[in-house]
Amino acid sequence: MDERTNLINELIVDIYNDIMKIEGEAFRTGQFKDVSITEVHTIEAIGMFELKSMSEVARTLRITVGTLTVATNNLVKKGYAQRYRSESDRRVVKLGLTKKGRLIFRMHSKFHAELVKSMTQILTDDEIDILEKALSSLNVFLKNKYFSEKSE
Amino acid sequence: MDERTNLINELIVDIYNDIMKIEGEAFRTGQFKDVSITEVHTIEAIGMFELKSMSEVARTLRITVGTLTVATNNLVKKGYAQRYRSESDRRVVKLGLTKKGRLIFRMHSKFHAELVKSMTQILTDDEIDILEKALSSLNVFLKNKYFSEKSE
DNA sequence: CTTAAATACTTTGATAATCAAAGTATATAT
DNA sequence: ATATATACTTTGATTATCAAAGTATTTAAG
Repeated sequence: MDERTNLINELIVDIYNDIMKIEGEAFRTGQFKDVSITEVHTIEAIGMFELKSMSEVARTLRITVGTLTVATNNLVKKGYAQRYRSESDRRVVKLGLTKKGRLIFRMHSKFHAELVKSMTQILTDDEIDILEKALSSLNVFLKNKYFSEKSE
Repeated sequence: MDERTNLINELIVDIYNDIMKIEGEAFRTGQFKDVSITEVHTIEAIGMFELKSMSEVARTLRITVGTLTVATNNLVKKGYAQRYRSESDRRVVKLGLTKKGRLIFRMHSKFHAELVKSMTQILTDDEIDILEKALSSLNVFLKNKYFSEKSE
C-alpha cells in the first residue's frame, strides 16, 4: 500500500469512527434523549413519504425482520413510528413515521447535508463530479462483494 | 438539499451500511469465526508495531476504558492479544498483538486497501488528490464538531 | 374445496458491545 | 505522610443483534 492509498485509508477509518460517535451523541445529549443512533437509522429507512413494509425496511438496513420487530416495538412505544396492516395482504405490516418521527428524520437529514456540504464547499463543480464518481465506484465494488458472497 | 448533494448523501449512507455488513460477515464466515467486527477494529487500533496503553486504544476507538477491558479480556482469551505491564509506571497496561492477532490485522488491512483501490483505480492522479482533499475536509469538519461539543 | 407449502411477521432465548459508577493499585503533590 | 489524581478492572444494566420456533395469512396442488 503506497503512502497516498494509506492516507486515504486512514481518513476513511477516522471518518467512520467519528461519524459513529457524533451521530450517537447528537441525539443522546439533545432534545431527543430517548432515541439511539440505531433507532435514528431505522427512522431514516422508514422514510418520510410512502409506507414501507417490515421486509423492505429490514432489507434496507441489512438486519433480520426479527430484529426489526423488536426495534419497531420500541419506536411505536416511544411514539416515533406507527404500524398499519396492509389491506391487500393482511400478513404485511406497513410502517410509517409519526409527526415526532418525521422531526427526527429532518434533523438527521440536516446532519447528513452538513457532512456533504463540508466536503463539497471546498470543491468546484467539476471536482464534485469526481468525488461522486469515486463514491459510486466504491458503492458498486461493495455491492458486488456483498452479493457475490451471498451468491445472489 | 439539491439533487447532487442528495445523491452523494445516499451514496455515503449506502456505503456505510454495506461496509458494516461486509466487514462483519467476512470474518464470521471465514477462517476466523470467533472474531467479531468490533474485535477486528480493536485489533486494528492496537496495531502491528509499538505496544499501546489501554487509554490510547480506548481513545482511538472512542470507547470507555471499561468497555476496552472487557474486549481485551476476550481477545486475550482467544489468543489475539497480550497484556504487558509497563515497567516505568506500573498502573499502565500495554497491549500488543500475538502472531494470530497480526494475521487478522493484515487481513483487515487488505480489505481496506481493496476499498481504496476500488475508488482510486478509476481516477487519475489529479483526481485522487481531489478525493483526498474532500475526505480531509470532511475529517476536519467532524473533528471540529466532535471536539466543540465536548468543549475540549 | 381441502390440504400443503410458502410467506410475512412476532416471540423467545442467547450473545456481544456498550456505559456509568464503584472498586483497586500505583503515582504525584502538598 | 497523607491526600489527590491516574490507570485500569469489575459490576450491573441496557441495547442491538441473530437463529429458531411460533402464528396468521396467502398461494399452490390435488
